[in-house]
Amino acid sequence: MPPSKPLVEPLILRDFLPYRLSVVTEAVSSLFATRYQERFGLSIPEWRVVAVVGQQGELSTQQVIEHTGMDRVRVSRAVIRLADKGLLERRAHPQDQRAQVLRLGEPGRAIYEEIVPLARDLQAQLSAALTPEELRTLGEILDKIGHRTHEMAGEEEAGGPGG
Amino acid sequence: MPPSKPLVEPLILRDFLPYRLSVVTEAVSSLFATRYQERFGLSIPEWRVVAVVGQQGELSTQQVIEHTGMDRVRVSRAVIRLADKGLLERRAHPQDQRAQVLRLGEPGRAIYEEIVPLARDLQAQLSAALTPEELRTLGEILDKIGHRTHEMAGEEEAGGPGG
DNA sequence: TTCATATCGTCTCATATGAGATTAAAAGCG
DNA sequence: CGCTTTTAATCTCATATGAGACGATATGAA
Repeated sequence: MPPSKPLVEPLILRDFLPYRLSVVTEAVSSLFATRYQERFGLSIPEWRVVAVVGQQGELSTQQVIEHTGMDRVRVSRAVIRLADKGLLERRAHPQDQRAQVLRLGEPGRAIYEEIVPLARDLQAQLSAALTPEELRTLGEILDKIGHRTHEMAGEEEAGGPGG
Repeated sequence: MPPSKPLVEPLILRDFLPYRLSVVTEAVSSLFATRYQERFGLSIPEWRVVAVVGQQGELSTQQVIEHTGMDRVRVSRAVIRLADKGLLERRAHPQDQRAQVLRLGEPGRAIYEEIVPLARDLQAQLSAALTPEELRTLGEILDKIGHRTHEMAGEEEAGGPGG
C-alpha cells in the first residue's frame, strides 16, 4: 500500500490565514524598516519610540511601553540608543527615582518633524492599493482578530469552558 | 517660546497601518507558535516545512523555499532539525548531487495528520470573529497590500519615475 | 521604624535571524 | 576535455529578541 496517501484533506499553506498575515506583514515591515534606516538610521523600535514621545511630548519609559506595545527590554534598548544618538533626553522622574522621563531634544524633534510626513506618505502609497471602504474594513477586521486572539490566548491559561 | 510646539500634525501610532498589522500579526503568530510548540515541539519554520512537504509528498529544499516564502537559511535549519527529530527523510536528488529530496517519514506523517486538523481548528476559532464576507475581503486586501508593497520595494532599486 | 514585597530599568544569556562566505556539484562554453 | 560561472545547501558572524536575574527604589504591613 502506498504510505503517503493523505488521511486528511491537505492544508494549503498559502491560504492559511496566520501564514498570509505573517508574509504580508513581514514584507510591509521590511519595506518601512528599510526606509527608516536609510533616511534616519532608525530601527523600527527606535522609530516607534520617537513617534510616541514626539506625539505626547513627555513620557516615562513605562508609558512608552504601553503606547508602543513593545516589551521592556526592547523599549529600554531603543531608548538607550536614541539617547546615545542625542535624539532623546532622559531625566529622573521627580516622584520616582527608579523611573525616568523622556522627551525629544532639539535634534530629535527635528527628526520627528521629518519622520511624520515620510510615514504619512508611505502609508498613503500603501493605502492607495485599497478603496477607502477596504481601508476602513481592514481596520475593523484587525481589531476583531486582535480581540479574538487575545481571548484564545486567555483560554489557554484558564482551564477552558469548565467541562 | 515653547520648544515642543508640534510643527506637524502628530502621528497616532496605534492608527498607523504598518504598526497595526505588525501588532496583530505578532499576536496571532505568538499564539499559534505556542500551540505548535506545546503539542508537537515544532517552531513555526518547522511547522511550515512539515505542512508543505506533507501536502506535496516530496519536495526539494529549493521547492520548500518557494512554497514557504522563507529564506534558504531558515529552511535549511528547519530541515536539519526535523531530520534530527526523525520527522523528515532526506535523500540525495537523483539528478543533482547538491540537492536533496525531502519527504515525511512515518513519524512525520503521523504528526502531519495531527497538525492539519489542529491548524484548521485554530484557524476556525480565529475566523469565527469575522463574517464570511469579512474573511473573503481580508484575503483580497492582503493580496492587494502584498502587491503594492512589492511595487514600492521595486521602485526603491529602480531610479524612480525618471525625473 | 523595619522588614517583606513589588516595580523600574538594565543586564545576562540562550536562541532566532539573515547577509555573505564557503564547499560541492552542475551547467555553459570553447 | 578543461575552465569559468552558477547553483544548492550549509556555515560563520554580527545583530535582534525576550525570559529571567539583578540592583535600586518605592510601597505596604507590622
